[in-house]
Amino acid sequence: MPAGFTSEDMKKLDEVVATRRRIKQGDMLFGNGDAFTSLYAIRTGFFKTCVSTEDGREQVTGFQMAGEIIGLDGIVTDHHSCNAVALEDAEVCVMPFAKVEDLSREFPLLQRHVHKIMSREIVRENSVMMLLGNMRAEERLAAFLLNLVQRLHARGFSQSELTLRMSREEIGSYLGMKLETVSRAFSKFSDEGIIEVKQRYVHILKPDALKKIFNPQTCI
Amino acid sequence: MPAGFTSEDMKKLDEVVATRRRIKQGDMLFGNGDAFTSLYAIRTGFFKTCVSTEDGREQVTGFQMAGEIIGLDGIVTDHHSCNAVALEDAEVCVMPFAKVEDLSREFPLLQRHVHKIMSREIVRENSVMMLLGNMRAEERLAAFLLNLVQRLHARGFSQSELTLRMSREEIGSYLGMKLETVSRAFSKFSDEGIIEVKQRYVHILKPDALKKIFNPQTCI
DNA sequence: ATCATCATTTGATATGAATCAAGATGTTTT
DNA sequence: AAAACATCTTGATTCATATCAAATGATGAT
Repeated sequence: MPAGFTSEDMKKLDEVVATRRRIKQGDMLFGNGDAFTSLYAIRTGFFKTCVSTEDGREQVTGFQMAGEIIGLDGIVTDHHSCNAVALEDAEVCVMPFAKVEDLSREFPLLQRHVHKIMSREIVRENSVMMLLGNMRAEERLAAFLLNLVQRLHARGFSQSELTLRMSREEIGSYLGMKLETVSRAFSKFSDEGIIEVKQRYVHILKPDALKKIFNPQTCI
Repeated sequence: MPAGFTSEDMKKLDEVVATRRRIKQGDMLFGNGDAFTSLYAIRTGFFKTCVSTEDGREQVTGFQMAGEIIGLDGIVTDHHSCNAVALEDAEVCVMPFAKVEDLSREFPLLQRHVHKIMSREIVRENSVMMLLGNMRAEERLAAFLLNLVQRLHARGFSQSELTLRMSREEIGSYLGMKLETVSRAFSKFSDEGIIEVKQRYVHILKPDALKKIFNPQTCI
């Protein structure tokens, strides 16, 4: 939440995030077809969002961590069009969207904030399209790992070590490749001494080498 | 614009779309890095939006037609992160975003409308991710054609005939495949009598066959 | 009208990732 | 602790699409 509010403002704003909800690992926060009522701000834990076709194919559309907002997909039709599943025990703030809209009209800073969150999601999805449309398996995985540590680092975690919350299959679904291909790319990076992998633990030894794989141009 | 406004309201709302701008075929409405000031409502013409990497790879992120809004990518950083190029001579309404926000606070219906537009774009990109991550070349092209005619039909055009505004290469970029593969998929559909193609003119002879390719389950 | 340029189609071949399959490692249950 | 199950790794093979190449068809310029 941005700065620039009086304590009286804050009291009103706090109201919108008054309700909390705990979600156990593997449980759904909301699912495709559910009525949309609220946005959710992740307080703790880790989520994936995914869409699926009638014939059962699933596409992970994102991984979300503390501080990020999920549920924006529900606004347009008043129903969610994806599933949000907790990849570890989680807690979210339930933000009734009607309240968010009411307060947005009262507080321009909040209004701007909401717009930026939605725009950020659009821009993120644009870059995932670039990933899926133009890049090869190893480039995708490099980009994925760099993005994850960067976000974790912004939250005070290490910029070189991380524990993946998702399976190889979920990574593959997000990156448009099969789990075997994900595994092979991990092994290749490991063989080359770029990372150290032990199941879901990953240690990035040569971040620049990863960046070079992701984008050969920027690191000549 | 949704209904439910008095004529006095409408006068205020008209103000936001007072400015128009013409863009010639091939010209950019806005480009990556440009300062963000406005959203654009397409009045006439046809656009593509695309992102590109430093090493020159380009990904078309969408094709937009009359009645659709472009520029949402610029909100989050105050700078655009993609290029919007006119694929035919076009005219847009320039909607200064500051004005949109001001009026959104005054008119809840407008506020809701803006939120829905952004949410719709997020949901659209989710389904493009599904396309790119999970589907094969012919499924992608079938989905693309069905989506295009459906949008054109909603605007009063034929639901079976269309003239593509984009090249095979641009279609390929959007769908994550090479122009030769796009061409072969067109030829295959044509050989099977599903469509008739002559350069950029496409006549859909068997829409159900296309739907079946796109999603084998729904049309048993 | 002719030439030059660009877009599209089609064929032959190469290649990256999928698929199939088995084994290894790790986790949970009994 | 052993058994059952899920996840991950690795190898062999197949397949869809990319790449390379050439011909055809459209479009614009002189």
